[in-house]
Amino acid sequence: MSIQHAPEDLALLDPTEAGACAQAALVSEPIDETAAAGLAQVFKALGDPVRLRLVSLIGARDGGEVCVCDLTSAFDLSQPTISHHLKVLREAGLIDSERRGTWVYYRLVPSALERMAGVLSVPVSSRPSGPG
Amino acid sequence: MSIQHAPEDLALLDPTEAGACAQAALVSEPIDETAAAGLAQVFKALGDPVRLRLVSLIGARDGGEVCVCDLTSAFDLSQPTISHHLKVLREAGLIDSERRGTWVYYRLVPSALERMAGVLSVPVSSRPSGPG
DNA sequence: GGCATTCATAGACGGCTGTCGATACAGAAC
DNA sequence: GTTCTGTATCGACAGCCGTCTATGAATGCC
Repeated sequence: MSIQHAPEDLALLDPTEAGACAQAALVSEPIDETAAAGLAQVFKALGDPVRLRLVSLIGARDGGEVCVCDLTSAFDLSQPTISHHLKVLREAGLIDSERRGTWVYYRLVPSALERMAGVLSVPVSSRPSGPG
Repeated sequence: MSIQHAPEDLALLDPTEAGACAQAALVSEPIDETAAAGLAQVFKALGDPVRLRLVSLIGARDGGEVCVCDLTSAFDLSQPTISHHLKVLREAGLIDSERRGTWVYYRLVPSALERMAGVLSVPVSSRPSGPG
């Protein structure tokens, strides 16, 4: 975030460049409460249809950046509501923003998404070999 | 689910064996409202620390199966609360259950986890090449 | 300066969610 | 059958969440 926002909390404190197929997975070993709380915040941010579409709209954009006005016009929701959802995504570390003149542009944080993808990946060793 | 539960809703209607690095990603193109609603249900299920730890406890188990009694004893929460969280995960298609005698065993649905991992994966073409 | 535009914040409100205790259901042991 | 254990469901309640309107803050233009 590069605007007037305070650092807030930021759920992803270790945005390493872990690939999408890394084995730092949820199912490798039981996670502790602290890790669960941090990951849950990000998943909760993704657990809303509007926010999911916002992430998709931003990520699918060619230049990687989308103006807030374009995002607001894509929904039948008020501008403050969209702003609220963007804040949730920003506090989860999933998106970043930059002000240029009057407009504010949002972009994805790919490492954050990939980290979550890595968390969900299931190592072959953890997959049940038979149907039962 | 193999017990007395009705089919419920089941958020993951296409549990194909998509790898964790598939490009059916959120950022490939904007998703529609229906897809967003379905994905959001699964992410919302993952958006709770207790449920995240439940998934981790189940997935990290050697045999791939965990008895409910073992899960309940791992938390400072009542048994109905754990049962409720397991139901949420089950309705999201993330876990499955089977009754054997008095006990009920829960196991992961790896294809569901991997599908969500694929949704979060970021193709190289979508990654911004430069910081500005 | 004054005004318009873009976006964020504040406060309010209804609905959803996580939790509990109480209870019902399923299976095993007697 | 009865009883005991393990699990799911029910009903209630506090707190959170998504949404709105109203307002404030930042920037640009006159």
